[in-house]
This record gives sequence, structure tokens and C-alpha cells, in this order.
Amino acid sequence: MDEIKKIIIDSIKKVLENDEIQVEEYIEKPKDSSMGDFAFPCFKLASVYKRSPMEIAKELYEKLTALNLEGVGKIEAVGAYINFFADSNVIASQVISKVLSKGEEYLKSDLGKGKTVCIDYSSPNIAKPFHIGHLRTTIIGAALYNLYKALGYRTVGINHLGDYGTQFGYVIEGYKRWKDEYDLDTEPIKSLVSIYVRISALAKEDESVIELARENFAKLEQGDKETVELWSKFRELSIKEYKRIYEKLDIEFDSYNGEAFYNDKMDEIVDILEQKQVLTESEGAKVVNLKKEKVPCMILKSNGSTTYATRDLAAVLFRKREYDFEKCIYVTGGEQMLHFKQVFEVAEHIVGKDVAQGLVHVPFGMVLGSDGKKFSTRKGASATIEGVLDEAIEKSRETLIQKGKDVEIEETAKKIGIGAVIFNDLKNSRIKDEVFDLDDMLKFEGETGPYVQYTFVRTNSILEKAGGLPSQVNASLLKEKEELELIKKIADLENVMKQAAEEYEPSVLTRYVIEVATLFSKFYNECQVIVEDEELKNARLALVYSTGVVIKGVLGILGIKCPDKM
RNA sequence: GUUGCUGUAGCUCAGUAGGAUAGAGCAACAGCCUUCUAAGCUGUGGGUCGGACGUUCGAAUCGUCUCAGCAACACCA
Repeated sequence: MDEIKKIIIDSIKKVLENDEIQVEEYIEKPKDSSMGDFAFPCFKLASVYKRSPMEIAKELYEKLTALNLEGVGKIEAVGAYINFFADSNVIASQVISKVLSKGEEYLKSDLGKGKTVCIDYSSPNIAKPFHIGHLRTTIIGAALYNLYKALGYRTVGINHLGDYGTQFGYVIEGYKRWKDEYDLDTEPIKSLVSIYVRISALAKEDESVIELARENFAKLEQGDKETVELWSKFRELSIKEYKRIYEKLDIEFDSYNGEAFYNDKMDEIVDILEQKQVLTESEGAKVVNLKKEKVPCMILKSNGSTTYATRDLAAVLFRKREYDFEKCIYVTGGEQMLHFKQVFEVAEHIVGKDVAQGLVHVPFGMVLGSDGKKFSTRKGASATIEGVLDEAIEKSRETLIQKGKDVEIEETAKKIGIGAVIFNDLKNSRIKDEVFDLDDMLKFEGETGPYVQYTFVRTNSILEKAGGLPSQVNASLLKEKEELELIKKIADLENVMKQAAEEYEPSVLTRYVIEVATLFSKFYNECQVIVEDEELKNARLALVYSTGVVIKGVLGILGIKCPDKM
């Protein structure tokens, strides 16, 4: 497709005989495919040639037709537009043969060869519940991780755990008091959270608790053996529980280096900033004043302790040294935009302007309660990620049984249920807020995960019934409207993946895979694949296979598995 | 108050490096299963693209102003 576009651009340039006209920028894709595959509007030429755009279009059309362009089937002049139709034989053969020869590798490219991308995502705070609001960073981050990997980048998934801070002084204090009342081994996070909530409440009444908590944290920082042991225990048990959820979602991390990991790496940050003489004192704290932001970035609090920003800066330096990243992507809520703007600007002093340019904040909207207000921990506690996933699986199971499907129920229900939840989360632009609505997440009709999976299952089913792929295919037999539109959509994949990566926007892929599924469903309804005519059957089988490869591959990048049957 | 994000059909959203009659899904209604899985397909109705002004041959898209919702605004992370 891109080759044909280039041929068209070159020929327009040739016909115009005017180097100043930026043909590449004017050429566009018509809204409706019935108007062609490429269009060249002539409005802007009107002022150059001092003639009406319609006349120009007509004249260009005649000159271009005479050229007999390779790969271009038909050219039309409609009003001020010249519309080009790609030669369907050429397109079909190119696309189909490429997918047939590459198979699942059709999704892969070497765009990012030799480059490393760090992706900081999920990053739960151990003493806070891992509720449905945290699902977004996990799912969006995982999708970006898979996407960049498919594009040939070396990817490093980092779970920057919130495993440090005064809050652990509180948790340790609470644990010392009530350890017998909680079952840390089976429900670590739930126990830690309720201990934290309980001790915080107590601290409000009894100031001595605050003192003890501070003391505990100080001991932790100083490496007191008993305290560190407790802290490690909390951390390990929590990670174990997180991993259970990550396993359900089939997500892995290359690093669990959290905040604590940078504990001994922050002095260097302060030193560097001091050396560069950008650290100034303000109300007892040490800050860096910024050019782009009014609010300065605080590096040291007035009591001398470090901040969130200091830790993030230490992480930037460490990751640069350890991974030598091209990009370091942070997938967090939009409410942290200012924080990252500050950190990124200060990072210029630490790792240099060029490296800092590779720091990217990928924000997303909030998960709201049904009242349209921010999801509170109190309400969120009732909607844990596992609870939602389990309900989704349960509903899939019921549907499978109700429809009397002859499939491995448990395995299939898992893929469908979890797929539905992930798909729902990745369907819209990430920046939009999302009202948490379980019914909405568990819709199985329309633009949903199960719909796309179902479409894949249909491709699979046809291939199985036909007894596999043919060795010889004459793709030029694919001439129906439904066939050609599907082929062109499949040919789009490479550009779509690039766009999704450039915009850090998984929803671009989600939308795309819906379109592929819809076009396949139309084809499925209009064109019988298993027909008498062997050659036609083979050509259609190849198209069915190609569709299946694309759907399964794109869903895979999104973190969704495809059942073979459903 | 300052800055940022969002505002498109009854609902959830695409479309925003300006371009041809503004597109899907859901919901409503009407059709399509003796033929590859109906979690599907086809059709109907539904819109002052929050508002105003401006730039342009052309604006949902760009600019200015304005309204509404939300978020952030240093010693939480």
C-alpha cells in the first residue's frame, strides 16, 4: 500500500512540474472507501495556477491517466479531488503472501532494533489496597510493553513498588500491637491495609503513636535488624499476592525495584544538584526552581528527608546507567502531571537534556464511582481487581453453559472473562475518565473483547473444517467488496502499530481490531469460504487465516488471549 | 485564583498534523439461522460537534473569549 502511495505522489509531482508543492502533505485517505484509496485535493493549487480547483483536477486527471501507473487500478476526478483506486490484485497478492510467509511474525518489526524502552507501570503502594482503580496502569502499561516489544525494542517492565515511607513505621507499630489478630500469610495486603487504617486512626487520638511510628521508620532507615526483617516480610508477602493477580492477567515484570531500592541512591542526586548550583533554600526546604513550571520541585523537606521527586530522580539516573534507555515511560494517573513535569525538568540537570527528552509521562483518566466522583478507598475496597476478574469469569462460564457450548469451560471462561475486562479498559482513549460499571465491563456484545475473540474463533473454525491452509494461493481471485476491504484493513496493521506506539495509546489498536473483526464478520456473512471452486476456496482460506493471525496477534499485544473455540 | 484535562446522537465513545453527505457500539424498532458457530449480519429512526467571534476557498479539528465538569497547585506518594 505504501509503495502505491509513493508511486502516486511521485507521478503527481512529475505531472505538476513544480517542486514547491508539498504533495506528500496534501495526499489523504478518502472518508469512504468507495471514493478510492487515496485522494489528492486541488484547492491549494488554485491560487498557484490561478484557475478553479475543478479545472485543475480534471487536467491532472487526464495527464495521470495517460501515465498508466503501476499498482493503480482506476483514477477519478470528482469535483476538486482526484481519487486513486489501488489495484486490488496487487494489494491482495502482496498482503496475503506476506502473511502466509510470515505467519505470526507478521506483527513483528525491527523498528526499535537496538533501542531500549523502560516502562514503569502498575507500581502499587503496599500499604494501600490494590483496587479497581489500579487496574488501568497495569493494563495500559502491559499493552505498551507488548507493543514496543513487537516493534523490536528491548523492553524493561518496572514495577516501582511503593514500599517505603513513614507509612511503614505505622504498619510496623500496628503489627507489633495486634499481629495475632491478622492472618498475614493468607491475606497480606488486606491485613496490612487494615492495620494501617487502624493505627492511623489511633494516632489521631494518641500522639505517642506518631512518635513510635517515626521511630520505627527511623530504625528501618538505619537498618535495624528486627525492623528490616518485618519490613521485608511485609514486602515479600505483598509481592506474592500481587503476583497472583499478575498471573491471572499474564503480566510479568523485569524489575520490582521500588522506592526502598533507591534509599541509598538519593545522596548522589542531592550532590549533583548542589554541584550544578541549582538547589536553593526555601522555607527551610531545598528546592530546584523551574523555568517551565511556577511551582518549584522539592528535593529535600525542611527536616532533611527526601521526597517522591528525589526518589524518581534517583530512579531516572539508575535506569539510565543500568538499561541505557531511549525512552522511559511512566504510566500513572493524570493527577500526577505536574509532578512529572517537575521531575523531568530537574532530570535535565542529572542526566542531561537529551536523555531527559526520552522521559515520557503517559497519563490516564480516573476511575470514578457511579456517582461520578473519584473512587474512594472505602468504596473501592468492595471492588477488588480479583473480585472483578472472578465475576467476569463467572459470567463467561454461565454464558458458555447457557449456550450449550462444547468447550473446555474453565479455560475458555477465563480467557473470555479476563479478555472482556482488559478490552473494556483499553477501548477508549486513556485520558478519559471512566465510570466504574461492572455491567458495562461484562457486556459481551458489540464492541467488546468477546466479540473480537468470537470472530477469531470463527476464522479458526473455518480453517479446521477446511482441513488447514492450502500451499498454493491465487489471491487475485479475491474481488468482492467485503474481501477487498478486509485485505486493505489488514495491510494497515503496520501503520496502526506505529501510531499506537507514537501516541502511547493502546486504544488505537483496540479500535483497529474491532474494525478488522467487523469487516471479517461482513465477509463471513456475504462470502461462503468452503465452496466447490477449489481456487477460490483456497484464496478465501488464506484471507481467513490472515485475519486470524492479525486478530490473535493484536489481542495478544493488548494482553488478551484467544480461545480456539467458544 | 493559576495551570491542565474533558465537553460530538438518549447512553458509552471514534473522528482533532483543517478537506468531500460528522461515524461506531449500546438502547428502541423491523428483518436474517435445513449452508463455514446468531457472542453474528442487514435495515430504520436519532446531531445547532458546549456557546460566541475570528483565520481560511473550506473548521468538530486552528486562534481568542466564554460556559460546564474534573484534577493539580511544595514538606502524601
